[in-house]
Amino acid sequence: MALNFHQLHIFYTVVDKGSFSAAAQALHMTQPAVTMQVQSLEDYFGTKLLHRSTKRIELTEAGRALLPYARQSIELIRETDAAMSRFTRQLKGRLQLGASLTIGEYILPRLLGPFGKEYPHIAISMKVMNTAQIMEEILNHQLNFGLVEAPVQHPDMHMEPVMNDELKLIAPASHPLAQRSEVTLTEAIRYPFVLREQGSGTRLVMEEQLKARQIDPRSLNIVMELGSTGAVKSAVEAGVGISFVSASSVKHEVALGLIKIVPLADAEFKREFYSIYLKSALLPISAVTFLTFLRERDLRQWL
Amino acid sequence: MALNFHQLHIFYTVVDKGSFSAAAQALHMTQPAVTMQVQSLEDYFGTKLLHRSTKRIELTEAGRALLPYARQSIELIRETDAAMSRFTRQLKGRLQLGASLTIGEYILPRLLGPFGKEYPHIAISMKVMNTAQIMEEILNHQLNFGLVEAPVQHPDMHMEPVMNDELKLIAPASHPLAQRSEVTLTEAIRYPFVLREQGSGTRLVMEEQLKARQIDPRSLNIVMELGSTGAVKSAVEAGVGISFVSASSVKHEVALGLIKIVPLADAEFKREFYSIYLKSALLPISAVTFLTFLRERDLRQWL
DNA sequence: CCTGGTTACGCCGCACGTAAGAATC
DNA sequence: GATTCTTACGTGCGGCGTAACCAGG
Repeated sequence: MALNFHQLHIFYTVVDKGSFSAAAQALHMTQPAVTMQVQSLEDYFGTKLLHRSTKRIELTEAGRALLPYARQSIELIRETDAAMSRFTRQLKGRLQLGASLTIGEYILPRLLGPFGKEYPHIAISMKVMNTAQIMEEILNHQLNFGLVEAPVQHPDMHMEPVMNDELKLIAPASHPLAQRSEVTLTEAIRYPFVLREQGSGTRLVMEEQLKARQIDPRSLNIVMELGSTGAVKSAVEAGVGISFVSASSVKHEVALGLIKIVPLADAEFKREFYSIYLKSALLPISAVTFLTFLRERDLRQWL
Repeated sequence: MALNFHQLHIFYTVVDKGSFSAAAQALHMTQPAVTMQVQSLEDYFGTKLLHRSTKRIELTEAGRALLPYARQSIELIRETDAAMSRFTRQLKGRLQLGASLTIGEYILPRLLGPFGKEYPHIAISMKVMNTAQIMEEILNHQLNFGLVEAPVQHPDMHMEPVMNDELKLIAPASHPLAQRSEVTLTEAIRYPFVLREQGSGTRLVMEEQLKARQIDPRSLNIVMELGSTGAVKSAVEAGVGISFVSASSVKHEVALGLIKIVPLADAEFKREFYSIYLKSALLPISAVTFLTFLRERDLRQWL
């Protein structure tokens, strides 16, 4: 009867994918259903939108005219969902997500707690798999989206960096290293350290880097292990030891001169992950909500 | 399941009208159905959109956030329909329109022919009524829209001038009147006239004006009656007589100096009509098509 | 014949109307 | 108690999947 977004979305996907059957696959519905919705649009407008021939489809003049409106309507829905995702506290839903090993083990568990507090009615089920498997299951619509540690490329996949920062070596202003313009890793590890606890993402990144440089993490002189970044900063400030934290988390203290960032000559402690999901499908609002959560919170506070 | 335009439209109408029941009336559906769709939206977003109290409704923060998106989506649909209306040749549908007496008798019959040629599958049924009755039936959703001769005001009604021009007295360059800076009506009607045939809108407007000034139309010295404006212009150009036509239709001949427009001191031959339709309801695409037809063609060629 | 779009048919769910209920002033 | 929104229930239409059919290379 009346124009609806669903049909415009299907029409757009058909044009985008270049065939009815490819669109059906992308939208995970059957190909006859796609035919039906496009026909229904054509009836609505009283004009053909696509020329079909067995080997390819072609837009009619009317189809060309409609295409930008279809695109706009999809865009509008996405924007609406995104804008509304900050109000979805009572949202019910089930979210299927895939995570690569490290993220699934060290990162996600710490994010799911706070997320669950805010959105108690969204059930999340997480599957830990390798990146290739995650992509496969997203393409099959078995997962809503995935979180992976390395950028991936796929024509049907949207990728967005969720966190992308670097741990910096910090020392109290009074520390011998604080005046140095550059320090090597081997030199730094001779000093006493204050670190986040075992099992934290921050600690993990650090230990991986040390291992990559043939340094046994257990050889570190760890004088204190603390459960939050804030506690670590306070301990460093008080002169207990040096540490590794996100640069952004000590901006304030650095500005006040309480803590110095000591440039490392020979090592980078990078920590990054990316969300990936299908371009063609509209994400369920619960997924949009989770993405907004990832985007807008300072995730580092929990890692 | 997924966000759809229909629900946004209903939500917007509820806010616009200030109550569920008023919205139901405007959308001509039952009030429980409105409740259901708004609730469905609230479920979708996992948040209340409206605070209900028996005497008035109030937007929540989330509702306020959603409102502009709802408005945009309605706008987008309207634009899409309007843009597509030039491709709707095969459109099937039935169009119910109301026309005031003069329009129904003299104007519309001449428009419906050409329209029917272009859109053979749109069935039009026209009801001739007075303006008040037309407005009433539009509000009741018994008519899709109306065409009336005078501007009307109603908070729920959209009004758009469809034609709004003035007939001018024209004379060949060689005519005695052609040099005059101003002429009175009584003076003008002494000269021989070339006119459109009886029953044409142009002729009607002229005769009405004459009657309003106590001049019997039959007292005119009509030397020729022709079936099209083009023929009238040619005859005037050839010196057969003087006439009344739309200023815009003789622009070309005036610029070339073949025909002169002679200002009338004491009369105006205005011809105007307006389309009116509900603001709240989305017009069926067949109605949009008809409106586009009215807007884009030079209607004067048939009147 | 094989790939890809259309037609046919049956089922399920959603949207709606009717009617009754609840809440607020 | 009147007005307005909500809940309950039954119905009908629309969207989709399955399966059979058709058209072009």
